[in-house]
Amino acid sequence: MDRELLKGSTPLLLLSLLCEGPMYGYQIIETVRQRTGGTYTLKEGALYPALHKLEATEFISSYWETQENGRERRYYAIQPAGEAFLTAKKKEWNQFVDMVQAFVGPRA
Amino acid sequence: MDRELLKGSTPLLLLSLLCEGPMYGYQIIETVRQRTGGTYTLKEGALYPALHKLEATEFISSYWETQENGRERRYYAIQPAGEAFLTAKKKEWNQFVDMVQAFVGPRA
DNA sequence: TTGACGGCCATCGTTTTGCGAGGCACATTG
DNA sequence: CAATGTGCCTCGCAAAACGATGGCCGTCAA
Repeated sequence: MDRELLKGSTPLLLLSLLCEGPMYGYQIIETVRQRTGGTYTLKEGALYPALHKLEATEFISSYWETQENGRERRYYAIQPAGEAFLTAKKKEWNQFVDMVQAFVGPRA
Repeated sequence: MDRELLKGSTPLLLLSLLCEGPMYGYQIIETVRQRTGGTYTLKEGALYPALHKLEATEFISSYWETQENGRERRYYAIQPAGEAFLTAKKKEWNQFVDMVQAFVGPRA
């Protein structure tokens, strides 16, 4: 998968995922990897900066949770503002796909 | 339209357009602007570097043509290698859309 | 005739984003 | 005990698009 295409779609993916419930970083990576059958492996160098940025703009929030074994995990949860933003992003995404489709032609 | 989404899709657009026949820079910009109803204005700073890069890899070729009024235009035309590349890119594009769709959910 | 406008080419520096590599810490398993 | 897996993160780099800018030349109205 060409990485260039991915640019800009990460926040969309993240917000969509978090819409299903809070998740922690490692879990996000694994979930994406599994759901795409391994074709897309979200990298940590892309994930954490994106997550932190989303948090800085208050689209998501985070909190630490201690597991039974004593280890900590940082969970990220979507905020109301994030849901609103997601809605707008989805619309943008659809427009974008339509636009490209208009030039490339319908799916083969 | 969020510019970040566009990243990586420019070569795909360009190649698709040139598949319809040779075009010159200004014409490409105008065509894109008109076909998208103005929502997407391809910028020169994005177009020319992309065009030159496509030419450097021999996916397209270029030639100058003199108009009746004496002015010159630089036309770009797709090459066989470019068509092959376009086919591959299209497939990648479809995979990409499917993937995002899988997370974002089907179109509203 | 001069000046604004539009056609037409292009580059430059900045910003944004993802990537690869690396680092640190602790738990479980062999 | 060592290796592997879980789990967090940062840093420097490369690629791409952006906005600004520049230049050249016709044309058409003032």
